[in-house]
Amino acid sequence: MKIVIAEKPSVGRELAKVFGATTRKDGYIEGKGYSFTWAFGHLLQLAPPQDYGFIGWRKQHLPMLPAKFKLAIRKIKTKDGFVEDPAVRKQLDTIKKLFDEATEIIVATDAGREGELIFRYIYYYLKCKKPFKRLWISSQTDEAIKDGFRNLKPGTDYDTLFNSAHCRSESDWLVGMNATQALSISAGNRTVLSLGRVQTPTLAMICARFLEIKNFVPQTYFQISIQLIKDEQTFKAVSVTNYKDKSEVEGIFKLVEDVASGFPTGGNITAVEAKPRKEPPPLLHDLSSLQQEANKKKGFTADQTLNLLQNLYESKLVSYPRTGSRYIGDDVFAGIPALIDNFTNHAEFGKQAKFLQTTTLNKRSVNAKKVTDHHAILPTGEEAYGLSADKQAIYDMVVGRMLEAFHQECIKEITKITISSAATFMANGTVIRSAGWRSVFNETEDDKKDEDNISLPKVAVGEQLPIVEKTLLEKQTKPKPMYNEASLLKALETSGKEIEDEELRYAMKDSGLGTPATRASIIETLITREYIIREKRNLLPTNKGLAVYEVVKDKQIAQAELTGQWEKRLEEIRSGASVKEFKAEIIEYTKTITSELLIAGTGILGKLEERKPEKVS
DNA sequence: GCAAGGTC
Repeated sequence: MKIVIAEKPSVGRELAKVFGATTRKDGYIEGKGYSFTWAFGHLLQLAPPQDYGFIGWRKQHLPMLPAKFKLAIRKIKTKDGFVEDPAVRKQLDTIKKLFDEATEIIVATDAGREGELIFRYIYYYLKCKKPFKRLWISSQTDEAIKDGFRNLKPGTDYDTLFNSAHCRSESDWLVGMNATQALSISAGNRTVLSLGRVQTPTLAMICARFLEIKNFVPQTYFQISIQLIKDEQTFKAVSVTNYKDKSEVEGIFKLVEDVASGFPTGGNITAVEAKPRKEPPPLLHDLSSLQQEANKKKGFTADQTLNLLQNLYESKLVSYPRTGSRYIGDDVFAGIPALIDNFTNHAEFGKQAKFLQTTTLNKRSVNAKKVTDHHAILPTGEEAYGLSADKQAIYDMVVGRMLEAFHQECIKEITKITISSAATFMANGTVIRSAGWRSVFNETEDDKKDEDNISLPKVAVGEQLPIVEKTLLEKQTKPKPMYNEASLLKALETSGKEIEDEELRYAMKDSGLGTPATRASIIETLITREYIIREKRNLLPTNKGLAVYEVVKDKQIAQAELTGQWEKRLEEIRSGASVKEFKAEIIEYTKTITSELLIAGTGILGKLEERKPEKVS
């Protein structure tokens, strides 16, 4: 019997289906000489400190450096504390039985670093010695699966990938467990002060933004706004210069030739620029972009969106949700026209689905090279009925985005009119000539103000138009906004660097903080630790969070770059570099951060009250 | 009691 092991049940079932294996057993599917089984993500984790004899949180245990790490069955939290997850225990027993009977083991966990680790931890935990082969595919279509099985690789080809995964795992344990205990112990051991490679830089970003806003000193500046009239249509223009000096702007303001002041000569049109702008459709959704949209449109937290999506996935209504790719391959694209046919009767989008049947589909989201473990989120085409309002909302975002992504460009006409009258003024107008993909949700750009979406009258250079009204505007510079879940998720994708360009940001995703599957839980962890709170839609630090930030802000553990440095080394290990050297460096760093925190933590004893920080005026 | 990673 050949045993195939997948990362999750959905993939195991899919593989069985392609082979025509249909006998459903408890925890696997049998047929055609194969058994298809699966894990549920990581079944095993590195054992906690107490399993190495580090009982209680004590300074003399630090730094904890196990000579050899142990694996333990994944735990779940119950009212009696943490216990082995019985479902995991049972599945491991099933896998063990199958491995014992196996003539051949085929590894079909996801094609990536963690997928490799999920299998290897099971394999070593069960002390299995049989050789194994690796299925390496990035698309789950029948053809891709069959092709993958014809080209199975020797399991040992992925030993270096396992090494890099193993290093990632143990390094996170060493740094996280030791730093957490060191800070908690030195701060009096009254509360858990957790630290980690991902959570601490995330906390640092939230705290730094909060303090930046709190310390922001607004600057006053002035603008002049005028209303002009042409063919009975009035339109607004604003001075190009922001004036800092009040008497200067008042002097200029008087000279603006408006009708009411008795100077009706008005404004001279000095330039008119009108050009079309093409806006390509947005890319399909990955988990993070969908979490951001759901947070903006519905106020859902990242965690809520993930749960709703998981639910839709389990009901077979959407494809795998924890994807970091916003692309599909050509094989999946081949099925898109048929998929769109399923939505021609959709209450909201039916008309656009019908339209797409008549036109060439946009292929911006089609790029097999940018599909990693999983492709972008798509509806499956199964009929959806009786969904809760929240689930329906998420489902519609998936369907709507699919229709947008394959739709036509939106063509706008951008008009800029330059006017001279004591100062230089500019009027901006945008007219949508062809809505294209924007007709799906029928929305204008969400970040831009409505007043920019106005049409301007036809004017020509040299014309003089009456100015019917002028206003002196006193304005203040504004700080950046507080992070909310949407902006934090976006910032995590690029480790806090602000990159507006969608494609460039996408290219940086490998150096982001956390992964699509873990970002929601990072936010929840910071809330559980009472480091941050949700206030309306914003994420604000507590005094406890700020106190921890003060202690660690200049240390490596609070820098997003730490992940980037690790990733570089892990990639070298994957291509064959020595593991020893990296491990030695991590142990050195563990010793350093532990001793630093044992000293620095004593200073925050009095600052841990869990009330909110004072309001920012 | 504690990390980050994956998923029911």
